[in-house]
Amino acid sequence: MTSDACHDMRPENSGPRMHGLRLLIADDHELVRDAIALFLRSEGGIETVTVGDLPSAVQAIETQGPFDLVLLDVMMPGMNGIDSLREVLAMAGGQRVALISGSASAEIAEQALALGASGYLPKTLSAKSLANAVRFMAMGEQYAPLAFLRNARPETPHPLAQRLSRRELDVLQGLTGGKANKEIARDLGITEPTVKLHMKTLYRKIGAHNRTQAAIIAKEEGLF
Amino acid sequence: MTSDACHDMRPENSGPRMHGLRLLIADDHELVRDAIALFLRSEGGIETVTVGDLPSAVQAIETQGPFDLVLLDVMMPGMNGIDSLREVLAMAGGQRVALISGSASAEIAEQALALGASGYLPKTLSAKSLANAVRFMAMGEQYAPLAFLRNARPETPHPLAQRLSRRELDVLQGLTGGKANKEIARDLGITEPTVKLHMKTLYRKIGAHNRTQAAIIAKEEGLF
DNA sequence: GAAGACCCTATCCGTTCGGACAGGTCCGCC
DNA sequence: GGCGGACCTGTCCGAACGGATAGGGTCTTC
Repeated sequence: MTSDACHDMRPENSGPRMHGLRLLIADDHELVRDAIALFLRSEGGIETVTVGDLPSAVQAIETQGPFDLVLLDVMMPGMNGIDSLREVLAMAGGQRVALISGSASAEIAEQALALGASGYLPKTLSAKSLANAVRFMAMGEQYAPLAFLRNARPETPHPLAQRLSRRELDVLQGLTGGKANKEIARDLGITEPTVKLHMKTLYRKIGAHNRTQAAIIAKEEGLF
Repeated sequence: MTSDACHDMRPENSGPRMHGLRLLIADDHELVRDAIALFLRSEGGIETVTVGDLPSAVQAIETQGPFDLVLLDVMMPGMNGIDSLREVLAMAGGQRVALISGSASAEIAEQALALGASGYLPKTLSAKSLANAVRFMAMGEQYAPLAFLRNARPETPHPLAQRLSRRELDVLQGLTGGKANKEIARDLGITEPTVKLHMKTLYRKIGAHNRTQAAIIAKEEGLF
């Protein structure tokens, strides 16, 4: 996680009238904190205040007045993911709050954005992109790495389909089509008792108690 | 796995300097074109070249050298949605291309971004947000209105749920939980025959022949 | 060759479903 | 008032389902 320092970024894009931007960074990794602060300070004229846990962040917001943007690490002392975010958002008044996270979870990102967070920044972001994002959010826009949000969608690693035999999958497919055992048997060229047998075993394998549950599970798993 | 967090993307074209940013706008609505150009020129020192159809855009790219960003309207003479975008992206070399659209379609936006477009701008965007987005994209980032992408997902205008009565929906919800009629009856505080009755009528309403089909349909419709 | 999978078939039994009766109460609306 | 709709309850019956049990077969693997 301790990425090499990157200082040799050219300050080529001094933001448009970005003088006097004040930023609060709350992260328990001092290295991360300093890297962001250093880069932003040298790169645009962005003032940063850094703290290491949530209570300090709260205190900083109260005493050091409103910030243009508050960056919160999802995982740090006192921080409890989405709940704490909600808290800070309520407390911060008009201030903009964004999350930083080492572990990139699309679910949390979406929840955060839905709650009104200004953005979600994975730490895999380059310093340059991060600086861009900070300015962007300070202007009132919402930011999140798009590729990240998009790619998290079609994630279907079929953890469950692997445990079913070929025939059981056939039967399950017929089931998700809403077919009766007799129909499935006819379609597969086997007899009804056999279908029932496969049903029973696949219920056990996927943890269903009846055919409807099995169908729902299969659907939710993205199968068929 | 994320060892280095800083990949300095030095653009092969003219770097993203804020002064002297050159932008190509291709849109058949002159009013829209001029509004964007005017606002960007007065607001940040952004030069704009405007054209009204795709062939002109292609010609402008070839003759007037590389732009920092190309904005293409999805619907304009010569433009064929995603296909034309692919074409322009291939032709434009390192240039950044983004789409503008009057009709906000999340699918097209996602396709465009996946293809490597720099962004997707609905015309419902405020001029201010648009200016921000243009600068942001010129810096090499990807932009799309997040609320737009997110909200397009859970878009369930309940075309089907409207036709079911309150109680039928209750029963259907129990059904999608994989429950038996008896359980549903207990949970709702009614008797089993009543549950069966609701089942029968809701089958008819949604076009299912048995409970499994009904559950599948409800799931696919995004209900519950 | 034995062990263990996956596949198929069959019978039996109790439960559940699906559908069809035939009632009843509310409520809003013409 | 009559009428329709949503809601509830009940009985009946044939069909389907869920599970247990007891066989048969073919493979691969040890």
